Amino acid sequence: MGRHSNQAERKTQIAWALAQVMAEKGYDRASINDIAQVAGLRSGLLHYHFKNKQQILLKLLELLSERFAERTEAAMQNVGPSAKEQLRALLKNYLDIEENADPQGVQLWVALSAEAVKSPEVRQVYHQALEVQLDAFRPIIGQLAQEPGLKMNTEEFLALLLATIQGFFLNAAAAPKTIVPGAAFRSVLLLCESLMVEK
Amino acid sequence: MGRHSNQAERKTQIAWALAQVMAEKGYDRASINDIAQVAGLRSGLLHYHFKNKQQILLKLLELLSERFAERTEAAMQNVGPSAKEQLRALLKNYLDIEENADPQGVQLWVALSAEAVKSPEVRQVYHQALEVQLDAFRPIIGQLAQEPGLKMNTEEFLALLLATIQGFFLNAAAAPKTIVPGAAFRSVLLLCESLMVEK
Amino acid sequence: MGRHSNQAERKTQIAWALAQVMAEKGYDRASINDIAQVAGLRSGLLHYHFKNKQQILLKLLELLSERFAERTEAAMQNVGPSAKEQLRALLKNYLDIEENADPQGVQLWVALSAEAVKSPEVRQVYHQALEVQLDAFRPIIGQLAQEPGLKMNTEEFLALLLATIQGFFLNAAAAPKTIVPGAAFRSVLLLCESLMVEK
Amino acid sequence: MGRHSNQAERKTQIAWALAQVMAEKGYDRASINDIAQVAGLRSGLLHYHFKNKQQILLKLLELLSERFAERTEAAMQNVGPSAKEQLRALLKNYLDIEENADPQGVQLWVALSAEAVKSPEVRQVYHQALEVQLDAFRPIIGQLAQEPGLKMNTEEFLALLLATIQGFFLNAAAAPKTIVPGAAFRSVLLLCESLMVEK
DNA sequence: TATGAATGAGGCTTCATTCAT
DNA sequence: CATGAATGAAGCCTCATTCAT
Repeated sequence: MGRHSNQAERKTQIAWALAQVMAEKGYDRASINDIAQVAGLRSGLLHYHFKNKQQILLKLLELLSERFAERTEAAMQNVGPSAKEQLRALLKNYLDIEENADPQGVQLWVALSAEAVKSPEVRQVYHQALEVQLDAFRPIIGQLAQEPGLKMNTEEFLALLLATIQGFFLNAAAAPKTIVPGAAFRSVLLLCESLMVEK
Repeated sequence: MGRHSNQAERKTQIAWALAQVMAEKGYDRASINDIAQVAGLRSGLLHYHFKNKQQILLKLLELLSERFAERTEAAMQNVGPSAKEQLRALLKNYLDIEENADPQGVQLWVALSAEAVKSPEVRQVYHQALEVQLDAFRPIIGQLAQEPGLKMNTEEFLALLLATIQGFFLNAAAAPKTIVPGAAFRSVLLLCESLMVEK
Repeated sequence: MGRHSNQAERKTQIAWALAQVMAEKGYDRASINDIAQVAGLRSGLLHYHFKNKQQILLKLLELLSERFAERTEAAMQNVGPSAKEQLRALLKNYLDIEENADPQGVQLWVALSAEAVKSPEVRQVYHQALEVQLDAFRPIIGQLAQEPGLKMNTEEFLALLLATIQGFFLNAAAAPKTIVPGAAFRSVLLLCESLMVEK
Repeated sequence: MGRHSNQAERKTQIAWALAQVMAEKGYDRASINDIAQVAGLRSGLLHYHFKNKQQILLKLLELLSERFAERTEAAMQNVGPSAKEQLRALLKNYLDIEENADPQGVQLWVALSAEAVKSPEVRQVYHQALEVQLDAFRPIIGQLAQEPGLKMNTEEFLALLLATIQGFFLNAAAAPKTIVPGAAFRSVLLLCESLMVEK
């Protein structure tokens, strides 16, 4: 009847600590010691819970996906059945992160993206996380696409939307001077409307 | 008397070598030794020409800006005075890099962006490089914005355009599966048209 | 649970190893590898216990101060209450190091002094170490100064005494040919007596 | 009828440049480049004039000896034949350097001494330089020693005097807080008088 | 589980010295 | 004489990972 395992919590704790350090320094410069310190643990323990540093990163991506799903669900509460309203709610959920609240979150995401470029393993999980996000948009866009006048198919539209959002994130972190506060949400919304409206 | 300087060539040579390594490994994992090897030089020499690793990165950004300006100029040769045609030519120049030719270039750019997030010094020069690119678009967009029906001002439009392009770049490198080949150019063009056309 | 710390011993061990190497080569040429080798450790470990090389030096100064205090206390055992006898004992404790026993100690001290010239941080701790030594002399000199005939005040006398001792140390290490064995102790004692005696 | 050699001037120029850098950084951290920069030359040239870095140091010691001799001679102009006055003039010439004018000179001297501890070659030349200085004192002390009442022989007195002066120099550079401005000259003078006066 | 010591590889940088021009 | 490129060794330090306790 020994102690019950705390592996799950510890792993989560460590992964979120990585998130913090990574937002500031990126993956490579986030040392095991940094992470441990932020987590309030000793560095030796991290390799007890994770085989190596990369595993922490993968766990983090997993957590981020989960959190995004939860937030999306919450954001869609109390939103009517209209596709346009749903799209609006979804975008707001996204782009508020960038504009108002969470520079750390944005920087973290860019750091993760940069890591995905380099490592196939990270890329795969990163892609899954993106798919989770696309899955939230897909039915809405699909529905809107049935209206006459949309000039591209659902997947292309999704790709454009994703690129635009990611681009705003990237620029918010890497070139903040190019960002007009509040404009990202407005612009993307306008973009969607323009593309979906028949002339 | 004395020996004539080859600093200019050497510096260029070294910076492009960094570009190659960085495209593959990112900045942190691009070791001085890697760079030297790619450049065909001994590693000690790199610190004769550059005070430290970061200076090579800054030189590289400078070179990229120059190259972009040259390419833009070339792309605008033989393009009529119509703003729409010019925009089309400019975008083609951009997005062809992403889709057809140069995965390395895209990966490099993402790596640079990630570095700009972390380092204020890099960020500043990175931003200058972006401005050079925006300067190519600004007059064209400005001209189009005078047509009735554009739903945002020039700077917001530029920010949106920049974000979208950067987003496509990022995704091409970090999440290639989300990319529909050839669609980026088509989508951005459509986006521009939709936004600028009165209903 | 866990492992018990050996930081204290290790740090001491490393600092004394620095002392050995430094006596021979000075601080700059005392490489981390040299120190590790003398300590019987792997070089990586030194940076586990010390943030950088300078911290080892500061630790060493601390140890030397402690050791001096202990030795002084031991030397003052069984010495009568007469100020002159006490002074004699104190000086003997000092200048024997120079003349008989410990060329290494003298060389080390000169190397430390040279480092104190260059580095403000070292200088500060070096000065503290000197103060510990002056504190041993101050009450004795103060007492003698009350006798009529002393031609300078306590602090000036202390400064002169310190300079003379330090100078003998320096010359013992840097210009041994100028040293007459055994004369230093005799000379300094004579100096003190002459200065304190009324004509 | 080619250009006449400038070896001699160049060597002097380089050695004095070393002096400047060394006063600030010590010998080890005085890089060839630093020296060249201070000398207003290019680094390659230094190894044309000197086989290696140590040779510059030896040249510098030579120059310092010469300069000391000149200054001594100048200081002894217009000083009467009295040994006491001569001693006073000599000491003043010395200790003014320390107290009023030339912290750089003092730091340089300490750096040289530290180097003499480590390197036999430097030690030898350093010792010669010291001898030049002792030679200035020797006849004066010798003369005074003939007066009844001096309690040590000439060589011991010289050693004591040298040590005291060197010690004041060392402390001025390494522990300036122990220095009472102006006291060094006064103290040493008093010391001499006390020792030479019969009770 | 947890701690903290230990390892070893690798990274950036400095620098005296050599050499072609 | 003079310049400046080039070399190569060495130095300090960081850090992921392993392991004894």
